[in-house]
Amino acid sequence: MNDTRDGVSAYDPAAVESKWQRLWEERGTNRVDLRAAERPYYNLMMFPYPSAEGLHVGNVFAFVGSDIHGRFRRLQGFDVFEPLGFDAFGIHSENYALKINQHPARLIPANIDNFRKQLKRVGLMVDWSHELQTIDPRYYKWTQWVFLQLYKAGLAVRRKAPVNWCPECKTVLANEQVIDGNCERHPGTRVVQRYLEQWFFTITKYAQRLLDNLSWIDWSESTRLLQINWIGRSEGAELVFRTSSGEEIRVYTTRPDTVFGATYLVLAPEHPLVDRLTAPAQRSAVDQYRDRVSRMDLVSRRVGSKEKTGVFTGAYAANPATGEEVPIWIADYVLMEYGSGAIMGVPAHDERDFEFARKFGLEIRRVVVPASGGEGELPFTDWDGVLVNSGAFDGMPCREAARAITQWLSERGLGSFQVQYRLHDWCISRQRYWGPPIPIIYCDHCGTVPVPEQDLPVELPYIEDFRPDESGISPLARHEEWYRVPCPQCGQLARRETDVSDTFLDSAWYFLRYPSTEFDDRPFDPELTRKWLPVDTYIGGNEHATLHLMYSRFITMALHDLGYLPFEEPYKRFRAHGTIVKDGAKMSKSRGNVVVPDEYIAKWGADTFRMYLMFLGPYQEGGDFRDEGIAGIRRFLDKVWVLVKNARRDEGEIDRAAMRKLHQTIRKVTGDLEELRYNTAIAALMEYVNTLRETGVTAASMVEPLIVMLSPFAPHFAEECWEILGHDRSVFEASWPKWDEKLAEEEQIELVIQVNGKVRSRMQVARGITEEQAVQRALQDEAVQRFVKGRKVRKAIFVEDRLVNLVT
RNA sequence: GCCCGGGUGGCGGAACCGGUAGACGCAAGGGACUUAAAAUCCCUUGGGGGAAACCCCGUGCGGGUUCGAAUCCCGCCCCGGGCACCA
Repeated sequence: MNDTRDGVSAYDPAAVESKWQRLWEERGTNRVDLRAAERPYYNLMMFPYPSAEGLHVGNVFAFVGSDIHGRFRRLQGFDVFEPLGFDAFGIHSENYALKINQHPARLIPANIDNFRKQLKRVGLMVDWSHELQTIDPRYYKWTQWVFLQLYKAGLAVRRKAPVNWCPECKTVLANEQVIDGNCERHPGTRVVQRYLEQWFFTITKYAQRLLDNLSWIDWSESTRLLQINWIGRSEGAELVFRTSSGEEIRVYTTRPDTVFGATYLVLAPEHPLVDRLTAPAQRSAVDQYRDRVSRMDLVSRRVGSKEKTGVFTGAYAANPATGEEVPIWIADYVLMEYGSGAIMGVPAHDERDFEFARKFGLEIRRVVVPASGGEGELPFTDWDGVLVNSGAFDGMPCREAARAITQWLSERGLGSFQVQYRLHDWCISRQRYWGPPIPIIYCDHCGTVPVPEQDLPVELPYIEDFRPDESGISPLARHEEWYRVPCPQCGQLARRETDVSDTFLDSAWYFLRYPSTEFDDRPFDPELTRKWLPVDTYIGGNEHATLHLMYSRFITMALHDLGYLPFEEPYKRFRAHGTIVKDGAKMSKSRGNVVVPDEYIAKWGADTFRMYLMFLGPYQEGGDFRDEGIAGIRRFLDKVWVLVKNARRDEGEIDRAAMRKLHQTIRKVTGDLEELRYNTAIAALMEYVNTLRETGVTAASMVEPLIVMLSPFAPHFAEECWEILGHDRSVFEASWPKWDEKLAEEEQIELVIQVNGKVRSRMQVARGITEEQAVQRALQDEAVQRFVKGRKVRKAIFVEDRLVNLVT
């Protein structure tokens, strides 16, 4: 039963895998000497958040794809550093701990241990001696250090900002925790908007650089586009509308060409000028409206396509182009965070303004007609138009007019060219417990004082009751002996900042730490950093395209500018992997279609599981997980096993076709691995195995390259095969096979013969046949003659070694 | 609404720059081995017509460019993802 038909002992994944995992550990196969390495290659995968549910197939898919890349590079002769760690702070961990009534300080380490155990079973080439955990004070000491560097550089600022507040949880929620205006944990509870003092990193100062560098970094196109859209650069003008009382209202517009059609202004309800502008008669209506808006949560306020609301302030300002007085309104469709928090209403040429003007009976004045002639229905928002009712600018195309009008107004001090970004500053404050405390002390005498670097880390105290309470202040504030602290400057009693920082800060610099995990006196060793960074290849999901990847680019740029890093982009090459679905649907607990990796690894072995995941679709697109398919991979490995067991050293003459296939396979697999096309690489290996079986080739020299090429996918299996083939060192110390272009060449090729573009025949010809010969032979072909019949061949198209097309 | 990605056999998916559509695998059917089954091995497998040689049709839909289109262009439909009152 344990024997195959060929009489060799069967492949037993469990035995092979535990054996090699043990040996790798004993021999330190996956460890790299970071100082001595000659060809450093930093292969990074996005570190996991260790949830209580354990490792997910999505994680395994991502890690295996990255691991294959690392192993491939190693076989190509690089010293590959492949570290892994755990991203274990944050609101998800904390909420889960609350839910099951456990303390995160006990729960999370247990989850990490479980995760590590699961990860080790997958057989990754991870150097575990450099593991890091974001919850480790040895790590977050340096997260706090990063904060202090940004603070000193003026990139960390404190200001009031609106946040989502759940009255039931008595705490702040992230935008994604607000579902239809309600708290995700309390479906019946409306979330409200509150203003709180928050710490921000001013990432917007780097917006243009973050955008510019995207033009040259080697990243997945999909990820680059997500970042470009997220940064959201737009070009336009800031125009000034003056009130008779002399107030200046600045509005940002991308369409300065339509300023002659601006018949009203709208300010955000929170706009600082509203108080001063509002006329006595409108005071109560304005106050009421502002009050109503402030009670809404941030998310539902931003949900579009709802009915427009707003009130008139009773004030007027002069349109800078026409000089006419236009009414000033406030409305919640104008956002304080974008532009100047005020807009000019051009109802004839803007969808939203049109809707607003119609509802409130404001004047709609056309100033653009379509360039193609005719009137065009209002609102007409195309750029492809010509100005009318615009004084001296009548007849000018929109693009040109936008420049000319801005220029004209700027000469009169009423406007300027302006660039805007959608990107907003990064709020890093969390009124929560489970995170690194922000290292700031508030002193009544000295003001805001950064914690001196030698006092780091500011340890997160163990608090049994970390629940938010009635006070609505971070739980850390209740811990008196921690909260009350002498001021580092004057020594008098002061207070600690009680907010902790966002988890995205933990992960914004972790790749800098891996090579330097052994040091407690520096965040990252300069010499090791110069040698190993930036990261050579980073692989992860596009769900982190805008936040994590943007933040880590920003932190890297900031640290570069402060002189800590010799580079400003953290990841030389980034590739986004796809997602695994099951039965065409995303895996989720509610659908009950979650695939738990452990069961499959137990049943089929890690190698078969790894390979199956890589085979089910293109790595960068993802694929559909089906139970039936996995057997095919196991059958394939069994076939390879038999080839290895039957391999012979006394080789003799080797079949020409098999040799050709070998070289074609090496060429194909090498190219596919460079581009992470794992599914087609596996298919090529299968074809090669089929060829060896069909030709009956048993030469060890024909099997060995197969094992090397297979080893990134099925590392334990390959090690075992390599040993059976008589090697006493790891297959990962072998080198990647090379192909000989001449041996890969087919000498006989099949030439397709078409008549009028339809395939009518094929013929075996020598490679490199000339056009003349090919046409000559094609004309003699019986099938061709039938289709050409009496007609004259007007023209022949010849594609070398591919086809001849006869046109009649 | 805007910006991406995708739509190919019964299924997952191949097909480089416009040049043999369906590689590889799964499933299914038939056969060999077996007392029998499993495993393994061999064969068949896009649809239609035909005894066969062969022929016709076929890559979401409708047009177009081209000797030739899954691939390029125009207009739609559907699925997945991102952004979304961003002025």
